[in-house]
Amino acid sequence: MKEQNISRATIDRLPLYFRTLRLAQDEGIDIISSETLGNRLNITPEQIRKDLTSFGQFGKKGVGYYVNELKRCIGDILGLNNHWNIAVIGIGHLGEALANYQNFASMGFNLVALFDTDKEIIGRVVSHIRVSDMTDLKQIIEEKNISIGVIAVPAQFAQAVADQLVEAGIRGIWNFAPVKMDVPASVQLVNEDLSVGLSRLSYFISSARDSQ
Amino acid sequence: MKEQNISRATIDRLPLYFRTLRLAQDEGIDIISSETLGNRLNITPEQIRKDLTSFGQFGKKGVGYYVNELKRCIGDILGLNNHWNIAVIGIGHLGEALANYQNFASMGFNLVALFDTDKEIIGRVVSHIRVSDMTDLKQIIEEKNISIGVIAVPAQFAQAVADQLVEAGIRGIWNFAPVKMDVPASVQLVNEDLSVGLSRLSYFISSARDSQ
DNA sequence: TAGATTGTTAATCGATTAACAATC
DNA sequence: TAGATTGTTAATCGATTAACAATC
Repeated sequence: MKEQNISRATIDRLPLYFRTLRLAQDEGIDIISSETLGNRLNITPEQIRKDLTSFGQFGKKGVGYYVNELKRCIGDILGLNNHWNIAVIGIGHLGEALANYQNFASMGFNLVALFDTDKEIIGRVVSHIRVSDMTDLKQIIEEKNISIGVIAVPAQFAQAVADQLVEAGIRGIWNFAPVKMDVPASVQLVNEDLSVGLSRLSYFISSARDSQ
Repeated sequence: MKEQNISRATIDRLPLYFRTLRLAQDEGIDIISSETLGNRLNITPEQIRKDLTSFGQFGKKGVGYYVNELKRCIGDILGLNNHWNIAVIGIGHLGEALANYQNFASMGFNLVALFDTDKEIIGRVVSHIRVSDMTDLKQIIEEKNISIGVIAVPAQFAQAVADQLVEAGIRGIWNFAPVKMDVPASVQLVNEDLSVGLSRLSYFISSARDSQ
């Protein structure tokens, strides 16, 4: 791995390659060309080759890429092979949906804890895991070696939850609350803002009507 | 509105401005500068001004932007003021969470229908709406003038659902299934791929460890 | 008028696309 | 060897940043 100036756009395409390679594995495909991979994703083969060579040489000229090997390499790059332990904080509708999200496991993430502050919710079992009290957050995060916290609480509580996660020594935060959060640079933060995608859709529908 | 070569990055920042302006309204702020707005979002004031001027002149030199007016203008640009009717297809955990997602309404979207194929789920009431049978999709979409379909079904059924939505005359699809979908160019498609954000987080956590 | 802040042009930076040599 | 496909360099395209004139 060279790892120098990798663009975010490249990083964001890697999970798409990873998933497509997994599907190719399931189909019993051993070797895949950048062209075939590109066709399956609507990405140009040049783009794929460029993305991959930022991390090393994974292909065989005149042949293509070995599916198993490339998938393993991309998993290594993305850190999926670390099998991070994750926790979901806020077991409302969204938190419950995330806790039940099957794709986590298929990407190598282990959901190991759920948290809430509501006495009605604490103790419930969701996705085979008992919901814990937020007051036990730090202890459980340390005990279970949890690296990633998923914030699914209402916006007004999100920063406080982030602060507690940071205090508990979390490595990364996946934030679904529509707020700008402040965390130390040592903690990675990814915001998942659902209103952006829906607004983009609204915009394009509106301008499609305009231009007709 | 000039509307020429607006970048997707610009479009994706508009909902952030919109939300921040709404919060500013709630705080009773009448006028806001690009600098203040930028501080609240970690976006440079130059970027904000550049984004806005691709659509027109909304500010007053030496003064700033009128919060109410700018919010209304951005709502117009994004088409939020059209108050699109939307439907969620697939009322599993994720579909239910999306149906209950409060931020829809605050952005002007009206959830008016839910669909599933499972007899156990059809007839249930989620977020004050009765779940309909998929076989009634076309009829209900026409009757209720639904413009946006939210796909929250398992990956293997997503394309078939998209086809039905297209057939029913939908204008836009917000797809949560992790598959590449094919729809006619006249139908807008936005993919919401949760594995991308989580993978990005994993990548940055992994490389943070590497570089320490 | 002086201070503040927008709107806009120019400069820089970064990402994608195209072309092709290397090589399996 | 001929055909196929990668890896890499160069060219293009697009987005962000910087600078500043316009003006409230």
